[in-house]
Amino acid sequence: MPDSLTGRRRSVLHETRCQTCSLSSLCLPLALEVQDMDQFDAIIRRRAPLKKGETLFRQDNPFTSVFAVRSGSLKQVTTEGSGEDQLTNFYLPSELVGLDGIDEERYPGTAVALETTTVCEIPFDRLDQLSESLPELRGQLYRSMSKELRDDRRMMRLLSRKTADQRLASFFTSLSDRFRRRGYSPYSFRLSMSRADIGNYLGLAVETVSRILGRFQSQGLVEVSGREVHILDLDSLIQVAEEEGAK
Amino acid sequence: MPDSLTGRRRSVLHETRCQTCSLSSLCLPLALEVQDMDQFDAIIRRRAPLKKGETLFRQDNPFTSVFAVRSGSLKQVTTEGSGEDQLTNFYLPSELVGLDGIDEERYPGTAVALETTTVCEIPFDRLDQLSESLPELRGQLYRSMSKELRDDRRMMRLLSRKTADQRLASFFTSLSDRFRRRGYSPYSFRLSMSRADIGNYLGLAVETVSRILGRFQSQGLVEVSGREVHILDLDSLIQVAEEEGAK
DNA sequence: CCTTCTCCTTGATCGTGATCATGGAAGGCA
DNA sequence: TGCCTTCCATGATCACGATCAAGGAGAAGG
Repeated sequence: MPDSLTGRRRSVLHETRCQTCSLSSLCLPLALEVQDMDQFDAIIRRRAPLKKGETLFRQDNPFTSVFAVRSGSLKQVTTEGSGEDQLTNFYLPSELVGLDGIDEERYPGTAVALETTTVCEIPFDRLDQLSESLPELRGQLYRSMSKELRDDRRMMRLLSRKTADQRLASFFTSLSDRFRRRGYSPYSFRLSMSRADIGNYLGLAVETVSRILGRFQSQGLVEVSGREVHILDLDSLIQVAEEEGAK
Repeated sequence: MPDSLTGRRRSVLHETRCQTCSLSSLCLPLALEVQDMDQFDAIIRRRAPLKKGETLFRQDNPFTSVFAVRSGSLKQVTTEGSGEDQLTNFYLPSELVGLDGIDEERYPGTAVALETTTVCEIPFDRLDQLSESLPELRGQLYRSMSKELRDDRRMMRLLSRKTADQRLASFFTSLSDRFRRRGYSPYSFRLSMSRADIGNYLGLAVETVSRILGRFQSQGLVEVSGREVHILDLDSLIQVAEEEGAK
């Protein structure tokens, strides 16, 4: 195979071939045939890992690419007018960042790494072209966007109807679920975001986040130490997250 | 032309040809060449107009099509668990309904007509196929979804950071803007939704909606009589919608 | 090491908007 | 026409969570 050198060179920097990526079953190449994956692979750009606090792109930067998170995590923050920032989303491995920039050809928020984070950069014009000949890829892209729409609607429900307790419980059960899907423990994980980030995302004051975490702990639902989280009673947590207005 | 009969038959029911639709410059066929528009036209299905209160699709129905609103308006309502309904969106002419169902192949909410409403049904598998050969159409579809993502993020900001006054003001300025873009008066329009719908959408109690509308009226910002709205001072309304936490 | 931030926790008070309660207006239907 | 239902407005009270205030814990950097 004449591409062994290419393969080797890539590996030296860091592995970016989709075939060997443990996330390929969750990420865009999902459902691609091997030869299709090669094509897809070819348009992906490597990126130096981001350190904590570094930005992947800034609000209003021209939109060029979407990014798949390989490891680590990011938050997306939007500043509107002279108001405060609004944290609109957290992104975990295999998730796509930047899809909301297609329309206006600018990123509608700033993406900041919450820890050391690596991403695959996917130039959107190339992706669009490739999606012409690969129906599976196109479908996957539609699905990714559709899923994000659905998640947003769920978030709206959370913000407009749920109490602070329900919001926190939802946040933890959702995180737990996302970790499980990625093959990590759904019961023990480390938060990469601060209390302030969580509060901002959930529409709560930092103090409220702290207090409720304390309460959850004293109720035996979770064990929290700094950013280290152990979920002790996932079922009850789910129940809290979904409980009726009938409190 | 052998298709004159088809053309005529269509017109008898109601005009559904994109070429003559006044919304084509806002809708999916935007930026399509005439001959491409014909292809697009061919996959669209006619639909009998919906009467007020009738549903276009129900939550958890299998996803088959997206719908472009031609006239009238719809709301999308999601029922989760045994909790209350959440109104996730209003749809006006030229907007696409159902895009959030692609991912799970089920509609994530029920779409209900707020008044007599006509829609163009666009079977998604056909749309996807066609988007393969029509890059402009594909781009338009990506943009539509991306725009909806952006709008959702704006809504999250509204729900998590804005006061009741700001929410109502935002709601009216946004409606005003959407009417203007569609060639209607941005200052005088009729609300197709009830106060309860508005409250549900904005995360407010009906009473709060009523009270604030009354206040806006006494402040000379708007004149409201039932569902008839006249915006008297759009600038101030925009200012209220955007004003700082510095109240 | 100690200093200096940033991050987190806990307490006390206050305000916005939900909730409860009621009456009136308007629209659908016999 | 009048009945009945749904929708809307307005008043009184209350609770959830924001805000203000202060102190502790942990990390970064000299």
